[in-house]
Amino acid sequence: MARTPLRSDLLEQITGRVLDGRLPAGARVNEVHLAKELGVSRTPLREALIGLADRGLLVSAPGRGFLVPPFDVGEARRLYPLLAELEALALRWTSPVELAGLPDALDAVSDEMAQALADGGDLSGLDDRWHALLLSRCPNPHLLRLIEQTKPLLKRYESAYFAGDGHAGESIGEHRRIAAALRDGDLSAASAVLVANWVKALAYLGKDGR
Amino acid sequence: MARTPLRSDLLEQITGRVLDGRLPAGARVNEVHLAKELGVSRTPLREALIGLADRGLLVSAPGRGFLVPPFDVGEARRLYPLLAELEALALRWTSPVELAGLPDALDAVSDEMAQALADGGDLSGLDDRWHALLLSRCPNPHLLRLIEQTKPLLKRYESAYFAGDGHAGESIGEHRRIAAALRDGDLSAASAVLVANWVKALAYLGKDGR
DNA sequence: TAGATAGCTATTGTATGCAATACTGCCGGC
DNA sequence: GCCGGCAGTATTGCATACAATAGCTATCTA
Repeated sequence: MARTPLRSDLLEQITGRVLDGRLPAGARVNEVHLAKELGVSRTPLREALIGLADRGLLVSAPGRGFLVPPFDVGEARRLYPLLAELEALALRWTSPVELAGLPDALDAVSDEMAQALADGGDLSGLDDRWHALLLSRCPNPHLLRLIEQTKPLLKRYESAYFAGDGHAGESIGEHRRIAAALRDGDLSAASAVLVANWVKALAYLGKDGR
Repeated sequence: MARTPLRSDLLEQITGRVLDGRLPAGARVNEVHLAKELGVSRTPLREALIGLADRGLLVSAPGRGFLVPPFDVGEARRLYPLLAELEALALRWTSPVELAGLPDALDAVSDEMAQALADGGDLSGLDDRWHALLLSRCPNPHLLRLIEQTKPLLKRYESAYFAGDGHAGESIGEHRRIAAALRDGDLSAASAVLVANWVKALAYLGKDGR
């Protein structure tokens, strides 16, 4: 049998489709069509859809299947602070000695981001890597799970509202400030900038306040 | 068709079995036997199992199905502060005017708990109601979802380690102190006691440190 | 002409069937 | 006597089949 269940792959693929809009907000998911397109049967597909509904990236309408939830700026406004608080908490719970090893690695990613910004490379993926690295030493797997569950919800708004590069320049600067604060052992400063980093993204989102 | 999907009912039923130990820690879940016992087919049962694995109440072992995770005091030690922080956050995000209406209702539940403590009634359910009421006015549904997902993980440890009444008396007192702090508009005091309430439960857990 | 309704199709929710892997018990070798 | 391999069974993971509702179209009525 497959060592990696089909539903896991499907879950990732469908997440991608929701994030990049191939499954647009408000759309119903047709299980038969999607299964045929993905070359699988409905069973593992439905398992993936249920998983996505559990995470909030889809909603289940009894008798009508699954649909992509409509955009709601209010929801975005609640998601950003939530993720900010969760990441700040993860940072608080990371031991100082573990944190000490991070700033150099973080800045290395920041360098890559700066380079990519100049070259027009993949910024979003590097931003993800930076945040993943920041949280990588947190000893509470359940908190990390909650963060991983929440991030895609937010990324959907980011993908929809700006192509992904909008505030990347400022973001790099903030990332460097966070690393610097960690170097100084100033955890509360790092958290503050981290929260500000997320909230600033929210401000961009609100500008064309759809 | 069923207006409420079978998987939802099953999810609740299986949650109950995990919490009360009818599905003991470390046990494998046999889909055929369980499906027969519950009088359903494997399909909706598996859907429920996948949902539980997403929440962490089961773990999926590829090729070997689902199993109830073993107890791990370290995990409990991480879950209690997590839930404490999440509930405190929900409290911080509840508007003062909404909070003002809560203390009386909270104390009413505390009264019921005191009565139940004397009569030997259902304490656990009332404790749940108290916490649900405390969070009921939080305007961030995603945070509430995370809390609801995390709670059963923790309840499994509570159910396993003491029959459910152990520290109920002290808990009622702390609940009243939280309500009193809310009445005074002292949110940080309320949060502090709330966190202490959860952490004290953890202390009880550690005593016979299995 | 607008609205309701009946019949038909599309789609979901559940059940069953099938193939491949994992477990169990036994036998043989060392 | 213990470990490794092997056959048979049990169990999972995926695919397909079936039943019932949701949605749509077209007709009929007021």
